[in-house]
Amino acid sequence: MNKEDVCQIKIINKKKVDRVKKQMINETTYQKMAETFKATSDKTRLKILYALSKEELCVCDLSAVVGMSISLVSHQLRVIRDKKLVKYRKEGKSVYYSLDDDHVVQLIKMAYDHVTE
Amino acid sequence: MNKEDVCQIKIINKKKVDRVKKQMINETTYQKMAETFKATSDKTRLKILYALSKEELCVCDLSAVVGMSISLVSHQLRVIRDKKLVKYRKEGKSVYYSLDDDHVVQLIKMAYDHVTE
DNA sequence: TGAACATTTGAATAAATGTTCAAATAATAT
DNA sequence: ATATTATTTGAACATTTATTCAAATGTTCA
Repeated sequence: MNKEDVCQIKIINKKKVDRVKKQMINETTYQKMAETFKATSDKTRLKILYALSKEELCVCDLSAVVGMSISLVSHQLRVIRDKKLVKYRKEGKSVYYSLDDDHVVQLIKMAYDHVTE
Repeated sequence: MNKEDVCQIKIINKKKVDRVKKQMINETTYQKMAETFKATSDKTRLKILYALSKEELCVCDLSAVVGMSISLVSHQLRVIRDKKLVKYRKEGKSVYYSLDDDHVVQLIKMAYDHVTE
């Protein structure tokens, strides 16, 4: 009985495994990438992001565009704000949100292409 | 009391709302896009996708590369397989997985850029 | 045929998530 | 100050999700 058996992992092509293993990046980077995708992986948030890709909007107008409650929109804005997908500015009583950078636009476009081809 | 009050949605800039609303795409497209992102929004699956972006791998070698049980890898492969992110071919007792198309590589690269800048 | 191996599947559980409602801030105007 | 409006926050709930373990397919080879 060897190590592989103990941890229940068997290897067919050790050379290949080592080669790919060497190219893997660090744990926290996967985690952060996963969190970025998580922020875009909900229908409500995607709608919000899509709307903001067209124009800067305040929370209540945004909620009118996507047809969902202000509370829900605000909650979801927080999620995408935390992941640096949107930025905001305050103007009087209103808060105006917009996409943070071009990455987000491209991400959305890529997913769109993937599902509509 | 008007319609806006009843459905609890208030509008500040009606023109803007209508303009953006007109540009929104259909419901099912958001849903599908969200599902694509969902498939990439987990650390385990991202690791799998990243490994496969380097080389085609069978399930047990893949599980060795990412350091997780074969059962878990198989469960997660199913998720990304259903979303057409990976394809596979059978060879003897083994099943070899690889990325389905270039979209996936680009998606991963984009998320990587977003978190490492 | 039966044994050994690679992968998939199903059930069970714990943890995470989306949504709603009500209450709390924050900013403006009367 | 008080009232009104815009947004955020917190608690509660139902639903979804990731992971584990054990069992079930398939496939090859003796």
